[in-house]
Order: sequence, then structure tokens, then C-alpha cells
Amino acid sequence: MKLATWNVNSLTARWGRVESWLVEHAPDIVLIQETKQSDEKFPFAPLAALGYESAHYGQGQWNGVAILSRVGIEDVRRGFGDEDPEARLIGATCAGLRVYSCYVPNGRALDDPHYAYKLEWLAALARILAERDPTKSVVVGGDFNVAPTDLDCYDPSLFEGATHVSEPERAALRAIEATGLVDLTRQLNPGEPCFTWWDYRSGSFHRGWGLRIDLVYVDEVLLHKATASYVDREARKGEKPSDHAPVVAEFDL
DNA sequence: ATGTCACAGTCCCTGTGA
Repeated sequence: MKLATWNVNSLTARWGRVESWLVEHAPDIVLIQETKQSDEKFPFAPLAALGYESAHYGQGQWNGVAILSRVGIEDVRRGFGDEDPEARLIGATCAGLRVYSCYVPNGRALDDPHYAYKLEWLAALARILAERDPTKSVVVGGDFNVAPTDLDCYDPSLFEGATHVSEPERAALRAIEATGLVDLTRQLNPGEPCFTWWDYRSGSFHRGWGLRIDLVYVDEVLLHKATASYVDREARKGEKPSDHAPVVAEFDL
């Protein structure tokens, strides 16, 4: 079973690249972030032609998350509950696995109200994961907008006082891990940076100025069934790429 | 620390968000 997570930075702008990537890599389950589409614009039919059922939580101009599955999609949950101001979380059950696609708020700056919203959002995610059905394996993937450790940042000295690396954000990730989850890409690639995002500006990708902020959390059962987790840097190259590369996880179920 | 990209509306430029 092959699962991928990818912040596409507008599915409208990225459709051609996403379609060819799905054909080439043939993942079974795909977690998408930043579709930047309403549900009306989401390409349900073209995805169905590729063999994927889809669930989308769209907002329009900003945010928007989706799950694509070739192995069934049931019990879709959009957001945390009744007072979700932004479309950043969708969950579904695919082939018996509970999967979540997450687009964690950026935070903008440590003194910005959006940073407090980011921490509250991560705490809400930890709460629903703590309350999950413990008999069902879970995958929580997406753009977390947090580099879990300094290894996940190309130059920590440039990020002092910035978002994405602050201690409260990292503690919020540890609270998610404390519900029984493991950062799969890091677990399978100890010591390797495995960056997933590079700023469009300044030729960051070619200079290696990246962060690892797109993460795949799995429970212990799935950890032991995992055979690989890697970043497809090829998808960050060429014409009109997203600023994020897909992260892939493979399991022998 | 910025040599970019995508979006919508003010609509072929500008402000916002990343």
C-alpha cells in the first residue's frame, strides 16, 4: 500500500502536474492540502477516471484539503466539529485505515494572532487523535508548518524568533506523538534532512534551503508494517511546481 | 532575507497569504 501527502498550492494551478504524478506513481491513498478550491471546482470526475474516489473539504480562495483513495473511502469527517473557521482537516476510513489530511495554519509570526490560532489548532488535532478508536490504525499526514527538530531546517540560526521552529510549535507536535504516533519519515531516515518545502524565492530549491514540514504520523502497528518513506524531490523541479514536494509512505499490509 | 507564486478584486495592477 502506497500513501502520499502533498501540499499542491492550488489544485487548479497544479492539476496537470498532479494528474501526471498520480499516473506515474500510482499511490493508493493521497492526502492533498491547499486545493484552494470550492467543492464545486474540485476535479471529482477526472480523479474518478484515474481510479480515485475523493473527499474534499473546500473553502474557495484559501486552504482546502482532500483525500483520494483507490481502496475505498468511508466515514468522511470535515474539520473538528461545529465551529471550524477554515477548511484545514479532513478524515476518512480507507481500507480499514483511519486517515487524516491536515493543513496546519502557517502562524505568520510569533506575535501574530495567527500563531495562537496555529497552536490551538494543533491542540485540537491532538485532542481528536487522543479520542480515536484504538483498534483502528491511523495515518495523520499533511503540511504541519512545523519543522520538528533542527535537523529539519537548513539553517536554524536564520529561524531564531521565527515560526515553524519555535519550542511551543514543536511541543505541540510532541503532544500529537504522545497519543501514540510516530514521525514515519524521520523514523525510517534517521539523520537525513528529507526537506519537503523550499521557498519559491531566491532559488531556494537549488541552494538546498529547505524545511521538512510535511509529515506522516502513523501508529505503532503501521510503523512495523512500513517499508519506506521518502520525499519525491523530482516533483519540485521543472515547470510550475508546487513549493512542496510529495512525501510517500509504503506499507506491507 | 528574499531574486516567487497564486488568488480575487480594485481586473492587466495591487493587496494578501504563503
